[in-house]
Amino acid sequence: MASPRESQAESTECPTEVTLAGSTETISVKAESGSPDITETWSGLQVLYLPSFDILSIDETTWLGRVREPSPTPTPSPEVASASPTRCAVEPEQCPQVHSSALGAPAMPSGPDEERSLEQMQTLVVEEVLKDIETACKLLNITPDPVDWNTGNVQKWLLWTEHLYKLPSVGKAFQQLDGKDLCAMSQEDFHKLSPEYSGTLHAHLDIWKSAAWMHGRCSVTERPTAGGQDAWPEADSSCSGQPVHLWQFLRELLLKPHNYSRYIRWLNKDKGIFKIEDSAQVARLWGQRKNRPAMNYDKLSRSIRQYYKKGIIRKPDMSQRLVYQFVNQV
DNA sequence: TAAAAGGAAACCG
DNA sequence: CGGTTTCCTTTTA
Repeated sequence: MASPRESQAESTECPTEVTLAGSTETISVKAESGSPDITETWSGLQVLYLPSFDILSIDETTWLGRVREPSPTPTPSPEVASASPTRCAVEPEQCPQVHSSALGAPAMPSGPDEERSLEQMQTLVVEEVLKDIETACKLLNITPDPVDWNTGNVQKWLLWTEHLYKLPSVGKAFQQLDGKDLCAMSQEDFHKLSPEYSGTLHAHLDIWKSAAWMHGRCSVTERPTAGGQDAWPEADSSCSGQPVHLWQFLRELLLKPHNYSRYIRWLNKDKGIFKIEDSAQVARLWGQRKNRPAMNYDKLSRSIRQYYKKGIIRKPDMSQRLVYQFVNQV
């Protein structure tokens, strides 16, 4: 999890990071049940490093499902999202249930921030990734979670990966390995087995692992995948209609460093210590979520301080400005 | 000068 | 009623 790539994800300017490969080569895969073309998304993933699916939180995939445009191909230019005004009506911080204002008229032009559209784009891509993993699983008849794979499954997955990334056959080197072994491998381990393609393989596996981890984390009450459909249930943490608590909201932001590490991030995740890097922005997001346009850090911090008594959040031992700590481990 | 700390009261689902 | 939100004063770094 603490891969060196993480720093990359944190370096603020994301747009470059998400640049899709110019060549959108089409890999034709026979998907039995006439399922839609999944290929171009995968080609895009070659350059899209997702060390962990922190950028993915199910609530966003849910609302995204509604707002999505007909063309499934995620277009990487930041302008695209902001170019479509209809999208501005739905913000990630807002639950989809809020249809308060007339649907057609964008009553609240709260600023189609370009970060917002970036987020939307990211979640859009991620949604595709999840779908693609699901499709791949059906195609290959393997489970989404790499840990569960036997040696045969691993080989299938490798074949699939080679296919997607146009790699030569690398399966042999991994012949003895089952899913657990594979998941335990570091980047260096990959390098030993396949010096040339360790990066791609490891990254691709990372995506699957992250997706599986996410899946496990978000769907506590698992429906046993009846009928094979809904392999990725739209479990919903925050958009359940219940009032969101500030501490939950902060944790949500912290769980999506890909989107929000510029505003708030862990200093020590194990101890639950986090730092608000941009107090104004965090307050803005909170105000947005609670529909309190006048929210600011002064008020937000007052709310945080209310948690001191309740033992939800406290000031860390070495008190620093804008640094707080969740009392019970995350 | 921004942030921290809390009291007090209003607000709201 | 609980969980803030709003406003305010004082203290601290």
